[in-house]
Amino acid sequence: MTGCNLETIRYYENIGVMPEPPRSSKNYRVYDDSHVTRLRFIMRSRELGFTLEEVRDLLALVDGGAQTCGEMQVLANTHLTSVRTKIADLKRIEHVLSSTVAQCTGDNVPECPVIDALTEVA
Amino acid sequence: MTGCNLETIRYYENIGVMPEPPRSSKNYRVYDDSHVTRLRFIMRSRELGFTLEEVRDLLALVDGGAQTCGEMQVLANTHLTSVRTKIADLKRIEHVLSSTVAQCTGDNVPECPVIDALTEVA
DNA sequence: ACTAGTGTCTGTAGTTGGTACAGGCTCAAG
DNA sequence: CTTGAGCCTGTACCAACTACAGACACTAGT
Repeated sequence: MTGCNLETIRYYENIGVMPEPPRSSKNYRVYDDSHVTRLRFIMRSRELGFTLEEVRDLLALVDGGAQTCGEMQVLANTHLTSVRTKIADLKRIEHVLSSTVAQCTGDNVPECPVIDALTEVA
Repeated sequence: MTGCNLETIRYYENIGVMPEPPRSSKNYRVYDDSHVTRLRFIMRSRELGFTLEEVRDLLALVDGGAQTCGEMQVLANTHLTSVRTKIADLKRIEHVLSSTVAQCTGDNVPECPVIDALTEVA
C-alpha cells in the first residue's frame, strides 16, 4: 500500500517510530489505516530529507496532541537550514570540479588538471 | 601535518588506500613525505565528495604510472554528474520545504501546513 | 629512580538508515 | 501432499569513519 519495503517497516517498529501492531493468532502483524497514515508521514518526511531523529521529533509533536504550528515551524526551519547548507557545499564542489574538468585536454597524456587539483595543498 | 584524525589514517591503511608504513623498533608507524602527499590527495578527494571507492580508482590510475588525462576526466565527470543530481534533489526539497514553511502562521494553533504537507498522499 | 600524563599499538563496537540473509513456521493453490 | 510464497526472529552487512578498552612506550618533573 505504501510501497515501503517490509523490512524497513519492521526496522521502524524496532527503533520506535512505528508502533507495535496487534498480532494475528499466528503471530502475524496486523496493520490498520492508522499505521498506513503514520508510515506515509514517515516516508514523506524521509523524502524531504528529515533524519529519523527529526522524524521522531515531528511525531512526538503530533502524538502529543497539542502540537502547534509554531513548534512545527521551528523543526522545519532547522531542517531547511541544513538543506541549504548542503546545497551550498555541493555547489562549491560542483564549481571546483566543473572548472577543473573544463581544463582537461582529455588526451592520452599523463598531465592532468584533475590530478593537479587533487594533489595541490588546499 | 595534514590535520587528519589518526584513527582515520589507520582506517585508510586497513582498507588499503594508504600503504602500510615502515615501523620503528617499538612498532610505531613511521611516515614520510610520500605518505603525507598521498593522504592529502585522499583528503582532498573526500572533500570534493568522491567516495573512498572512487578514491581507490583515482589512486589506481595514479599508481599505475600510466594514467591519462582522459581516464581521470571520465572519473571526475562521473562524479560531477552525481554531485549535480544531489544538488537537484536538494533543491526540490528546499523548494517544497520553504514554500510550506512560508504558509505557517507560527501561531499557537494545531493547524499547520507542515503537518498537512507531511500527511498528504504524495 | 619513580610517577604522572600522554602517546602509540591492536582490536572491537558504535553511528545512520536501512538491506539481506538464515532458519523456521504458515498458508494458499494445484 | 507438494510447491512456492509469505511471514516470523535475529543477526550480519554497507559507507566512512569515531570511540573506546587494554596494553605498552615515552617524556617531564620530582
